[in-house]
Amino acid sequence: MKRLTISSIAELAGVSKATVSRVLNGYPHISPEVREQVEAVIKETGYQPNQVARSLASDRSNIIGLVIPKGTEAVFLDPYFPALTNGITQVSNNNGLTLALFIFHSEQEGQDTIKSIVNTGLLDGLILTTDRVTFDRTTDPFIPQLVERNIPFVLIGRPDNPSDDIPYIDTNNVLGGYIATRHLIDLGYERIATVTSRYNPAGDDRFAGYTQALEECGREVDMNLVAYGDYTLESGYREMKTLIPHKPDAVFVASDTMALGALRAINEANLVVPDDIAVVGHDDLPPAVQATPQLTTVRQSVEKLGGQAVEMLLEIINSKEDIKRQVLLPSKLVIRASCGAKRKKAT
Amino acid sequence: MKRLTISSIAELAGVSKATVSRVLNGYPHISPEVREQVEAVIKETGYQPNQVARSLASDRSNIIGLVIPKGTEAVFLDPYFPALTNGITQVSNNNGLTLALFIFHSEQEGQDTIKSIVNTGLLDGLILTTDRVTFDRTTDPFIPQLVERNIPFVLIGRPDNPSDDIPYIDTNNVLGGYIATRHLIDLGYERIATVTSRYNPAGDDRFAGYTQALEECGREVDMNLVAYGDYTLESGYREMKTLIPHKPDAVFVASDTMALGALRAINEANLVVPDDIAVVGHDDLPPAVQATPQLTTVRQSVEKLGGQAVEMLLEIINSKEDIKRQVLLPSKLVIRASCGAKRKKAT
DNA sequence: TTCTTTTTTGAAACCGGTTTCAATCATGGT
DNA sequence: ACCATGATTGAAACCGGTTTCAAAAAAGAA
Repeated sequence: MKRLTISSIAELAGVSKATVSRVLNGYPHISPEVREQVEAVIKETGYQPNQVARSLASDRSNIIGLVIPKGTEAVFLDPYFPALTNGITQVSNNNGLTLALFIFHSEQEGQDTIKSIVNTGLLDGLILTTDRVTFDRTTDPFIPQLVERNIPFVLIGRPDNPSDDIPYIDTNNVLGGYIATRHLIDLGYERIATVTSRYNPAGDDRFAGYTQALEECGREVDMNLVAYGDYTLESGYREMKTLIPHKPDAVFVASDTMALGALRAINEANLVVPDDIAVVGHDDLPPAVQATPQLTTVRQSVEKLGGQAVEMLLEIINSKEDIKRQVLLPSKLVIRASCGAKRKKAT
Repeated sequence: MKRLTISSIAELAGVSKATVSRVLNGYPHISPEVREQVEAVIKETGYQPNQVARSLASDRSNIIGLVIPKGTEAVFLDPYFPALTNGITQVSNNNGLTLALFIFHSEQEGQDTIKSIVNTGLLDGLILTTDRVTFDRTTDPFIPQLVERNIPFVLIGRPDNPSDDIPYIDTNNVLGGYIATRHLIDLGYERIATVTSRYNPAGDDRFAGYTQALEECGREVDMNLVAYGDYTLESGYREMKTLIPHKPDAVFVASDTMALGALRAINEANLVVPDDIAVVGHDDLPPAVQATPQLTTVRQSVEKLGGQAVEMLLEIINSKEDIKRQVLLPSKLVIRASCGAKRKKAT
C-alpha cells in the first residue's frame, strides 16, 4: 500500500490537487458539494498531508525550538526546567506545534547547533531559556544573531541587559523578593538574612526586592546577613552555615532548592524552624511541600511562564510588524509552616 | 538579502545543482578541482542547505520523536525523565538528529497527536518511554499501530508483555533487585523488607530479583514485609510506615525517591538508619547523595539508557531488514552509608 | 438581454533540495 | 590507433504540497 498523497486524493475525489489543498486549508470559495466530496474521501482514506512537503511549500514548519543551555547538571537537579518544559509542551500541543528540544552539553556544541538551526530554516521560532546561574549576554552570541537574521524568538528570564528589541517573559523577581521579605518584617522579625544569587538577573532581582522591602521600612541592609549561592541544595546548606553565626532570626532564600539546604544547616546547628529562624523560599516547586517544615515560599507559576512564552512566540511569528514585548508575571506568597506566621498568629 | 539556495551556490561556483548536491553529500566521484571550488563558495557564503527541502527529497527528516506519557506530575517529581532526556539529547546532537518532544497531558491528546505524528511523515522514528507507574500494553494503541505501519521505534523500559517484534532497552531490574537484596543478606540482615511497585514491569522485576535473592539463600518471602508504592516520595513514606510494625531490620526500596520517603518514616519512628533498619535504594539519581545518611543504591545509568536508545533507533532506521533487539543494561551496587556495610566492616 | 463582477476550478509554476539518466571525457588494454 | 570501461558532469524528473494565473461558470447590474 503506497502512501497517500494529495494527488491520490484529488484523483479519488475527481478534482485537482489545488482544490484538495484549498479544502485542506479552509479556503473560503469552494462550492459546498465539492468540499463535501473531498472531505468524504479524506475521511474515508484517513489521509493526512505530509508535513514536510507542506513546510517546504508554505515556508512554515510549525516546529519551534526550545533551547536549554548547560544540560549537564542543572536540568534535573532543579525541577525548574522540567516544569517549564511541561508548560511549553502543553501550549505547543494545543496549537499544533511540534517542539524541538535542544539541550547543550558544551559551549561548542551549542554554537554549532544553534548556527545550523538558525540557518537551515527548520524552525519557525525559538524559545531560549537563560541559564539560571550565570548568563552573560556579552558572551552570548545567539541573541544578536537572531535579531540580525530576524528569527522570531522569546527569552524566558530577563536578560541581564534588557532592551526594547529583545522580547522576554519572566517572573517578577523584584516583587518576589519584596513580598517575601515584607512578610518577614510584618511578622516582626528583626534580623532578616538572605541567601540569594549573584551575577544573574533572577538572583539580583530577588535581592533587589529584599533590599527594597527593608529600606521601605527604614532598615539597612546588613551585608553580614547576605550570602550568595548558586541555586543548588549544597550551596544553600553552605551559605546558611556562614550566616548562622551572625544570628539571623529569619532568612529569605532565593530558591526552594537552596532553602532545603538551608533547612538542613539550621537543623544541624540545633536550631528550630521557624522558632529560632524563620525561612521563606522562592519558586513553590514540589520540594517546598516535601520539606519539613513545609516551606513558606513565593509562588511563581513556572508552567504558565512556559505557556505564555509559546503564545508570545506565536504572536511574533504570525505578525508582520515587530512586536517585541517584555512581560513580567506576578508572583504571590504561599504561607506554610516555615515562616512561623501561624505560630505568631496563635500567640 | 535573499536566502541562499543550492541554485545560487551552483551559479556562483559555475556548476550545476546536481554537482553541488553531490559535494554536499560527500559523493565520491567528483574531480578535486570542482569539489574545492564548490566548497570554497560554500564556506565563503556560509551556505547551509535547507533542511526541509532536503527532508522532502530524501524522505529523511533527521528528526526523531521522544514520547513521554502522563506529563502532569511524574515528569518532574522524579529526576528520571530529565536524566533520560539528557542522555537522549546528547547522543541525538552528536548524530545530527533533532529531537522532537511530545509530552501528553491527557489520554486523548496523546491519541490525536500520535496519530498525526505517525501519518504526516515528519519523524524518522520514535522513542517511547513507558510510564513508570502503570503501563498496560493492552490499552496502549501506539505500539501495534507503529508495528503495522512499520515506523521505526524503540521502547525505553520493558513492555509488560515483551515479544520479539518489539524492540526495547531497559535496565536489568531483576538484577538490580537481586544485588541489592543479596547485599543485605550478605551483611547479615535477617528480616529484609521491600517497598516496590506493582503492576509495572520495573517494580515487578525488582521484586522478582528480591525474591530470587531470598530464595537462593533458602529464605521465604514474608508478605508482611512487602509493600507497594508508586515511585513517589509520599508513597515511600506511607508504605514504610506500614512496614515498621513488622520489625524489619533492612529494606530494599525500589526507587531512591521512595527511599527518601522511607528514611523519613524511619526517622519519625525514632529509629536510626542503618543501625536499626538498613536501607538500599534503586536508581542512584542525585537525591541518593543528598539524603542523610547517603543512600546505598543500585546504579542504573539512566543517561546511558537514553543514549543507547537513540543508537538502537538509528540502527533500526538505517537498516533495511527488521532488526528488533531487546537489550538489558546491567546495573551495579553503589555502597554508601544507609546499608551499614561500613559500620559492619568496622565491627 | 448584455456586460461586468464575483465564485469556483484546474493547469502549471514553485518551494529547495536529491536522484536518475544519459552524455562527455579520460584511462587502460590490446 | 581503437575500443571498452569507468569517472565526471548536467538536464530534467521528482518529492508532496501551496499558490499564482487564467479560464469557465454563476451572479448581479444596467
